[in-house]
Amino acid sequence: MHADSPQYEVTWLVRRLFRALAQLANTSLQAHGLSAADRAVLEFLYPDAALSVPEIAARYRVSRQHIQVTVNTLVEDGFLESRPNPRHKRSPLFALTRVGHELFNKIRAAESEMLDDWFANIPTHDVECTRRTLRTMYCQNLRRGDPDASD
Amino acid sequence: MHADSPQYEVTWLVRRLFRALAQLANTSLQAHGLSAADRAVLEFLYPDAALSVPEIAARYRVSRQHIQVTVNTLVEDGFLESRPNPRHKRSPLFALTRVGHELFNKIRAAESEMLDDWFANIPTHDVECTRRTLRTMYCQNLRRGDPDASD
DNA sequence: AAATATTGACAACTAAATTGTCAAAAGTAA
DNA sequence: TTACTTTTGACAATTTAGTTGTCAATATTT
Repeated sequence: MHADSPQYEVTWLVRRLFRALAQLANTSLQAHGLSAADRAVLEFLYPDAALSVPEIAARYRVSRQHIQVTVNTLVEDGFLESRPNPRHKRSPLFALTRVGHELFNKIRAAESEMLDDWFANIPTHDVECTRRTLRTMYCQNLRRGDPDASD
Repeated sequence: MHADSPQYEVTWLVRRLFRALAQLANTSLQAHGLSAADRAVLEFLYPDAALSVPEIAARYRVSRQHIQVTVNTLVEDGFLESRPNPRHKRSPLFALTRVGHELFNKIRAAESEMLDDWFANIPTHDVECTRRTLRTMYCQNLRRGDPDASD
């Protein structure tokens, strides 16, 4: 596997696992007619957050326009509903509807079966440590992330 | 962050980190005119492996045709060279040229500076544990991966 | 030798996301 | 309140990273 440093190998594994994970997730997502972006949006709003389109885009770190389309579709399909935004009259907040909430629960239930498989041979302690490590990496990166991302 | 289970959060973080990592890597990759797939191929061959196109595709778990194009380009650019394949007369093995080897070293050098940043606050022990965990997940998944992937 | 499978090449297509542009509306400052 | 600046939503074109389909040539298997 030629990784001189454990640090390097961690990043390599993140890349490999992402692909594997995506393929796995797609099976259950496609059954519901959802894309990965749809899923990410539901995830950001679950269980009861209310965010505007630009806010979701900033968290997902993708373009505002992309999330706009995704959110519009999810609203049409009845999984999201808009609410007035006290901070901005033209840019409503979006939150899960009851149906959207149920949908995401279903998705997670299906996925958790698969996850059990993946984590079957991994001690709880190691999972905790991995979570802590990845979370630290992620949060540090968030803070470093370009502060002037207007669009 | 609403992750009920640490297992779930690990997968969530893998997804988030992949994107962050890709954006970071792109900076240095674009400087060399390489795509993510180019980089992956170099990575699989580094430091001195010799694999055929179908073999690389199987490891990267993408279509044979996609890797074919990538490898052809890398050969044209002088980063890979073909060698006769003892196991298959029509499907040569590919390996890094000296230039390709140097290129990948350069890429890793640039990336390792960024990695130092990411891992600055993470104890060695935790990195090791994370590596072990992710590697276990990845290897298990490989073994499970569809055995009859003809194309 | 015949049947079967694999490989490389080419083409058309898809999914996920980016970038560019615009007008309308909102926020901000004079 | 009026003028300026920014943000937002909408639409379009493009890019990236890949898939799928097909074909002839060559290999491998029986």
